[in-house]
Amino acid sequence: MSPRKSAHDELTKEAIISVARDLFVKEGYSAASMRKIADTLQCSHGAIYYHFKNKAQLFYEMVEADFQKLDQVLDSVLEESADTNEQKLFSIFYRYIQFGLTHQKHYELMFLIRDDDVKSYLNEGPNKSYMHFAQAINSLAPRSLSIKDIWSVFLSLHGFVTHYCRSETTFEEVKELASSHAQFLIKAII
Amino acid sequence: MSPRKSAHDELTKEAIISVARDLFVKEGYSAASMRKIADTLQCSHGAIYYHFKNKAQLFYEMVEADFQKLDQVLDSVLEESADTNEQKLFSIFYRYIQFGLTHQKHYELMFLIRDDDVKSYLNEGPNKSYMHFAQAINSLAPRSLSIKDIWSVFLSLHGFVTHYCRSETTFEEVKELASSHAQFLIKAII
DNA sequence: TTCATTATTGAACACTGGTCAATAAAATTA
DNA sequence: TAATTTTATTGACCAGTGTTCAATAATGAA
Repeated sequence: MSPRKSAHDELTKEAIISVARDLFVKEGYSAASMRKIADTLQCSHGAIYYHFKNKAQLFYEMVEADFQKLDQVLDSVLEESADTNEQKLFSIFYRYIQFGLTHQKHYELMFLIRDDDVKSYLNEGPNKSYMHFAQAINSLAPRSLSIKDIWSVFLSLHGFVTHYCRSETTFEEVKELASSHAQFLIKAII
Repeated sequence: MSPRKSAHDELTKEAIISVARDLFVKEGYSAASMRKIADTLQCSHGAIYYHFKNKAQLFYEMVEADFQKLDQVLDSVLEESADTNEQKLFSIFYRYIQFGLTHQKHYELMFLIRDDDVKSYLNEGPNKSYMHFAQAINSLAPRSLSIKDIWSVFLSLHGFVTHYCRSETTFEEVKELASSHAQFLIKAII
């Protein structure tokens, strides 16, 4: 009826993203419909399209900021100066998995989603994160590692996270397995 | 108009699955609609529901057959009696990756799908295939492996396939990397 | 021939993502 | 202040989705 809301309750990207994040995490990408998001925001679903080109871009903008936390996790491990290099290596592997499984929806979007609409938005993100990871591994390894070995380590961690993302298992449920997987990978590089 | 087809062109589960597989592989799970499948079969979309409870179950019955092909690949490696155990181990790893990357859509459908409806049906298929895999690894490993180690090997292979599935890389393009990944995993278990 | 059974149809339902003319609030200009 | 432009919102609309089901015709059995 009223084609525009009064100033104090106009929509903002932040408000949309905040509601969308809750719904995406609660219901997944496809089940969280634009109409449900709009209902929660008490606006029409058309209004969201004024702020975001489409659903994929809304999802992407939501996740982009959160994903920078992975870099922060890696940095914080490197700064734990009390640990030995092998402890740090273990920590990086372990906490990479922890990150992936406690931010499953984000991880899925960055690394797993096949939706063509969404994929066109994703390119630099994962690559940048990997470079950071590779750098850290290389500086901590006890012997000189080939690029291929580091890549194998990454893919092996990725496989762990991917598998448990698919079945929506929490990190808590598999932390022992995560620990032994990290240990398994250390065996391969020392 | 005609509520039932004459005998010689009645629908069969096999005919539906065959058409559905093509479409699932070509367009993915969600884009391959029941109506498109029905159009290709030249029947109404309602008719499919006489043979399958719903789309997810049609998908599941299709994928179950695919898993058996993976089992056959593993079996054929075990029967290559000229090879040493380590060569067989390498072959299993390498050909697992080869299978995944030369049947990317199948692999994706088998292991990566996130649709909730489908997931409730997918449990035994992958599990049975994994048991087969684990058995083979265990019998070939030079030292006694823990269940967790075998699981780590599997997840590490899965990570490789998953990654290159997402970017639609062919096996040919990464066969050297596949080889070194397989070698990397052997290092971890011997 | 009669009568169940069986397989198929297509309309209907409740959804989905996305578009767009109409419109009113807000910001800008005269 | 008044007129005008810009901006944000609405909701009808479109083409599509999975699923259900009464109606119905081909089939097979009695």
